Amino acid sequence: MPKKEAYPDETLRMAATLYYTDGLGQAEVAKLVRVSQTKISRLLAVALERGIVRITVEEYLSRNEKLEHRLCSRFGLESAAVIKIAKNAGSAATRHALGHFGAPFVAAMLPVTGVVAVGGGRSVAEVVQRFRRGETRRLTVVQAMGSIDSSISQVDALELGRAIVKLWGGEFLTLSTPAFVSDKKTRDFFLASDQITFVWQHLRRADAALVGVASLENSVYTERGVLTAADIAHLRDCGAVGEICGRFFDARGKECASRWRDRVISIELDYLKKIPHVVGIAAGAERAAAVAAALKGGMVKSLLIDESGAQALLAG
Amino acid sequence: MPKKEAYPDETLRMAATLYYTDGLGQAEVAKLVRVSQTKISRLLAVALERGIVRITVEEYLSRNEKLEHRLCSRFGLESAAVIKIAKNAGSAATRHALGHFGAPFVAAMLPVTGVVAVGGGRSVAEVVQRFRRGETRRLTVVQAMGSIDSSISQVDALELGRAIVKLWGGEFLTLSTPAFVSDKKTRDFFLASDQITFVWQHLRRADAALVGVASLENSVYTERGVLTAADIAHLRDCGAVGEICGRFFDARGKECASRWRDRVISIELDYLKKIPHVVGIAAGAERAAAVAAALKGGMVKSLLIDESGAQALLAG
DNA sequence: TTGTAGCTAGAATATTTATGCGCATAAACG
DNA sequence: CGTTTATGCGCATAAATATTCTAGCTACAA
Repeated sequence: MPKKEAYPDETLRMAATLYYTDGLGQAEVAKLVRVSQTKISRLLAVALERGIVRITVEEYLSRNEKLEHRLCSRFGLESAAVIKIAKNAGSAATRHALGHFGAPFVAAMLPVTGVVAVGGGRSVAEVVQRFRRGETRRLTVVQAMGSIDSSISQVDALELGRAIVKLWGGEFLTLSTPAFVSDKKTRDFFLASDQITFVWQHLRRADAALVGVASLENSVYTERGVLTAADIAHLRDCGAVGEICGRFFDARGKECASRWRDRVISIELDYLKKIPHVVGIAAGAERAAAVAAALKGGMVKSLLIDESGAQALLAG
Repeated sequence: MPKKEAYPDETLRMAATLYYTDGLGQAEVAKLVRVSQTKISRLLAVALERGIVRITVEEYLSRNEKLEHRLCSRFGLESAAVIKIAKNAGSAATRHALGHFGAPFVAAMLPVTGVVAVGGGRSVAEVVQRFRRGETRRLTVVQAMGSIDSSISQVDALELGRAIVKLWGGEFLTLSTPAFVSDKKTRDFFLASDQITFVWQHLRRADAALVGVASLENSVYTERGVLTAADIAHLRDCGAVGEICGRFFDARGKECASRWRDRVISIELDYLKKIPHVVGIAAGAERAAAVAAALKGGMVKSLLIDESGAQALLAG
């Protein structure tokens, strides 16, 4: 059944010419075309679709490929994306831009089918929120760490995994636990539960992982008040320079024997090291040491980072 | 001295890509570029100017060249512009569109230097209002007819001449009389004045003229109440089928001996016939007979007309 | 004919974009 | 250098554009 062509190309050309070439407003165009302004708005959209109007933009290269190559060869990375960020961007703005421009890279790094472990964090959230609906994937997304505090937010792994599955299809395995519990006993109690055992099995054989790499100072835990200044000091005493999924590691990339180690419910760093494709996300130069350690420890195999972060990493 | 480049092309490319390609709003782009929405708006304008963004529209042919050729050969016209008009356009809308699309044609027909006689009328006004500032011309614009009634409006030759000179430069000679006076005596009194004698001399040696061609029914005189239904009937009895500059003519293009003939202050049709380039403007099929007569009489040498008018003219 | 589903148009309204304005900083001038 | 004159920024707000919503229309079936 031939769909009726709503408006002839000639009308579209007329409206588009009056609007774009002659520079009239839609209301003026409407008078000449003898329809409402509403319709002109829709007509112009159709003209764009049909290719009667073409808008081309000189390509903007959001990634610094030179730095990417240097990172890959220096640290033996599988792949890297170094995103250019506006000079005066603060840390929230950096994450925002990193998410926007980095999302396609990360989406390409994740498999179309298989098991994917997903951690939480602000940068990770910015990326995940910008994934686009592409071909449907057959993923088993697994929550790689518990929720940061009792009020679930957009940056929790729980929400991020849910979002991925909603967009790309597949199955989502949840932990339903906090990230940190009061003591080892409680942690072991959780770990012994059927649900968590089940999830843990999947984490161990994950094909890929998506995690944020944080420094001690500027992490979501301090922001949310889960960790105090004293806690940070303690961790630093233990040699910690960075954190992934609530687990703290030293400059060599080894997990620190801090008092938090037995209270966290998240993928173990040793598991993470065995996952073939681990995409780490880090925003900001102040994370360079943490990223360096994570790379040394082999926790991260691909990296999404901002330009100043990459520079600091190469300089350090 | 090289003018400082306000923003680097890279920033412009970034903003333009985010806006046009990625489809973000200016407010969202602003967050990523780290400037205000205001600035994004201005940046995008610059990007368009610099050619970083290019918008191309398939050409719209506003003129029906086939009908133009037929008109020229059939009536021996110097040139013709036949403007396509939206189907459901009323007479005001037709004039409006005729003016928009016809203005470039008329502007091209008028000389860059020399004497130009200008009549009044709604269609003429629509055209003149859309003249664009091009190279400066050295015109002597001459008001070819008096003002239609006491309250000068945008369609009076007085205003139109003024507008042309303001836009293109040159000198404007005004009549400062009404189009119609109460009797022959008054008319002769006006004609004897120095100012009018002066203007008349210029009209006689005009290089070009721009006039509207009207029918009896639908003219600005009836609209403004200068002519009553009875007047129209009288004129028709005298054989009038059309009007130019307040002068009525019959189907052969000869001025009618109506009781208005001696009361009008405007260029005589016999003068008009001697002007080398006379551009006539007519909107609407109901004017076809008037236009045909004007062409037969040789008052009009070039024609701007709408499509349905042209069709009626060729059919008649 | 009359009812009804699916569209389409335009009026009302929400959202987005452009612009006038004053302030702050930078360039030009004395 | 101090003063004056420009330039550029973003806020507030006006203007323009997109979207929502409702009514009317067409086509088709009963």
